[in-house]
Amino acid sequence: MTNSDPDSQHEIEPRQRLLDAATELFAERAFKEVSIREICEKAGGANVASVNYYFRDKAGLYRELLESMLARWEAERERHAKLVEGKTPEEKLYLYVRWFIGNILEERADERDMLFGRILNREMADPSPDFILIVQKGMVPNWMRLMTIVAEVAGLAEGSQAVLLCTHSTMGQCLMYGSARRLSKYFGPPEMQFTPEIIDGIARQVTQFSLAGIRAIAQSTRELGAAGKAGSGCSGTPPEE
Amino acid sequence: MTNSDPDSQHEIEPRQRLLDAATELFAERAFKEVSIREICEKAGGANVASVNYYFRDKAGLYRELLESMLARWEAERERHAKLVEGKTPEEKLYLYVRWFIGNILEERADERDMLFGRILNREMADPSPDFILIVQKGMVPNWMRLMTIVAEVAGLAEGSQAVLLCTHSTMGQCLMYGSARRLSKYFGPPEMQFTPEIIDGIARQVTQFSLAGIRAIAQSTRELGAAGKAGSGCSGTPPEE
DNA sequence: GACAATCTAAAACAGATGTTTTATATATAT
DNA sequence: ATATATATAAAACATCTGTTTTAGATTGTC
Repeated sequence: MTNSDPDSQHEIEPRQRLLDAATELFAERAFKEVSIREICEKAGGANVASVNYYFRDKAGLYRELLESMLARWEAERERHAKLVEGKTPEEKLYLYVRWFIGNILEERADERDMLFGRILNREMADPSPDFILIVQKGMVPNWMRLMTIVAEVAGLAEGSQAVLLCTHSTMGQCLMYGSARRLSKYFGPPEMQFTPEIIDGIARQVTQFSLAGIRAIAQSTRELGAAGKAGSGCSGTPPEE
Repeated sequence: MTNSDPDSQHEIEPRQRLLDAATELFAERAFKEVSIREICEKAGGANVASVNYYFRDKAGLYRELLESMLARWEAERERHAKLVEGKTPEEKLYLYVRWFIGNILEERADERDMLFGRILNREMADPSPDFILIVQKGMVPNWMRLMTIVAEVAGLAEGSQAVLLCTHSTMGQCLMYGSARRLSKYFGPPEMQFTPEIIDGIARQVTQFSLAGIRAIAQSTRELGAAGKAGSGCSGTPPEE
């Protein structure tokens, strides 16, 4: 901590520099796609052996990076959950969707801390050996939070099949727009920008779409539930309305 | 074509054997993750140099495999489009969703031709150098077909922003359940089976959810359209209902 | 100042990958 | 039958990967 240089740019601990460089790279590309040499170069020309020195091996670096990232995300998730308390279920749904999509899409050039959404999204596409960790500490709690909100909107029990499927459908839309960033260079206009306003619009669309979807499923579930059948199979009626 | 051996298993042209083996492997793992040596071994112990002999290089093999696959899929897409003609928009939506999800999830042990859905889904997660080809000849026409159906359901013009976004939302759900296969080994019960009945249920759920979503968006779009504002930004109202 | 622990640097290593070369069969045509 | 094109096989090659080794520098402490 004897770091008081004016031009401190180059004076941060190399260990941290490696972690920072790796975080940015792993947010864009999969574990296997990023080489140690590339990380070291991005970390200001560190030696290739330094990763092994500080983190034992490449997997150790990734693991440590993941764990601090997951911890920070847990805090951020709880912060946002608190922030949403007391709102109506509909508002909660919008705020959740906006928050989640924002975590994947939003450009935060300055905050390197805020890349967990990207890493999570990328891991969904192309899982690393540590994917189980990410599922347990990252995806599942996140999914549960959405499920709670969906259950509120639907007015159904949190564990019910209908709520589970509605959660999947809502999450699916979020992840779809999440992938849009990775894929935008192939699809749409080149250099597409995801400004906060664009993301607002996407979140509103997804929310409105999902609200209607959830209510429709909830209603038909209640109608079916009024008869004898419990939630064994899949809810939903064939296409004839 | 002098191939009339009784035990023909081993007597197919090695070129085709390589294509077949590669197809199965690339349906599960990305281009970079599958090695030439692995393909050759699966193709009944072909020589490692045979890929370069027949296809110039690994990329050539993949390319050829992709092109025949895309051609077959185009045929299959048109077949299904014909099959759906004359149905109601709601039925069309269900049949499309069922068809598309089925192409990704369904187990077709015998038909190696029918793996394009998997390859497409995998490419979405982890694009190869030929991804642009897949987008143009595979994804876009497929997306357009869904968009046409969504426009019918919504009763809106095919090019409108609302229809575009609803198409994304519907497609997002399909792709989400598509990923479920790749990710099921981490998430749910081990060795989860996607039987036709399960897929039916998923497709019904997605259809019902999307129908309600599309109608909600369509209605609020029409209401907004009744005022002066044309479809510039994003449709959808803030969460207060 | 000397010693030890810590850190950095360069090179070497082992494994895997795609590709090329070389050699040798096998068929086909003249 | 001989020559030419085609097909197979094994080995060698070049490159990239993560890792280890070896040596050298830096730092802190007695």
